[in-house]
Amino acid sequence: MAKRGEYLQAEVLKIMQRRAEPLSAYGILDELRKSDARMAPTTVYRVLAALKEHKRIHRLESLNAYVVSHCEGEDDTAILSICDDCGAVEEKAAPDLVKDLSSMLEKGGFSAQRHVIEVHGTCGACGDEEDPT
Amino acid sequence: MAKRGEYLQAEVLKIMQRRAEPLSAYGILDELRKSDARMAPTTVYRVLAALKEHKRIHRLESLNAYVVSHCEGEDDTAILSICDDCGAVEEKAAPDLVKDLSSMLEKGGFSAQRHVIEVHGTCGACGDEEDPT
DNA sequence: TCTGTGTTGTAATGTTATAACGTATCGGAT
DNA sequence: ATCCGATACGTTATAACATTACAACACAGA
Repeated sequence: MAKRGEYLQAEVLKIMQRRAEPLSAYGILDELRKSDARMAPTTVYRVLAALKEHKRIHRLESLNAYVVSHCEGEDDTAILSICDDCGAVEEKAAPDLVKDLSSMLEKGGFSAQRHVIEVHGTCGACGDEEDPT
Repeated sequence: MAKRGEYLQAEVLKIMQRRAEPLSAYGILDELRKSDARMAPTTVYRVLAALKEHKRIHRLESLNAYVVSHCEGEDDTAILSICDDCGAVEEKAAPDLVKDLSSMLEKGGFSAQRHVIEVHGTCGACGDEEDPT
């Protein structure tokens, strides 16, 4: 059944790309159930794990949700900015900043392996809609 | 009933301080149930929200868990290093790094409000126990 | 006292994630 | 061709995390 997996991975990516906003695992599940009512959470989580492994998606730890990855391969640590207003997520690479962070912790004897950097705020588009109420 | 809230906050802080490792909301709930079997999740979450409000604790977004806060007041954004081996969490302030991060995103029109910076890895103590297997 | 406001208690429910176990498929060794 | 082992997949159940909804109460000010 190796085919199913690849098919599902593609399917999930399509679902995620249709929306710019992050989608929860169960949101994806709901979409998948439209074509296969028996789809189970476990299956979705397996697909997400595989996609994450291949760096095709990011998990937003602070939202328990997922977004498709761009800029892949450039740098392993993505900085994710999350608009709390419209939900849009942008991805940036900043190797120097990550390096600074790692070396700062290194001084305390800590060996960094995985960085979670998520910034919540307001995106340009939402900030522009000044609401002078 | 205002007293109960303060009592519980102190109680929860004591529980969290007894262990250096992060504790989940339900872990705290289990502890509290030892003295009050009827304790409910809602109550725990209310206490955690209050403690967070007063910056007495941090939430670890990548673990869905909580740790007591040190270095309070110095800077509003804490950088949390998490040892995946022993669970120990350290807290650092790095205003410059956070400022760099914010201004980088600012260039893209993004206005940062809340930073989540969590680094997983191995702490000094665990790194020293070299395992030459 | 009455009443509005905020806090607490309680039950129920919603959401996110994993465990446990069985089955199907495929590639290679015999 | 058949057996075997590895891996992916399906299914059910359950664990873990978090919130909603509303009733009961306490207290300040009219």
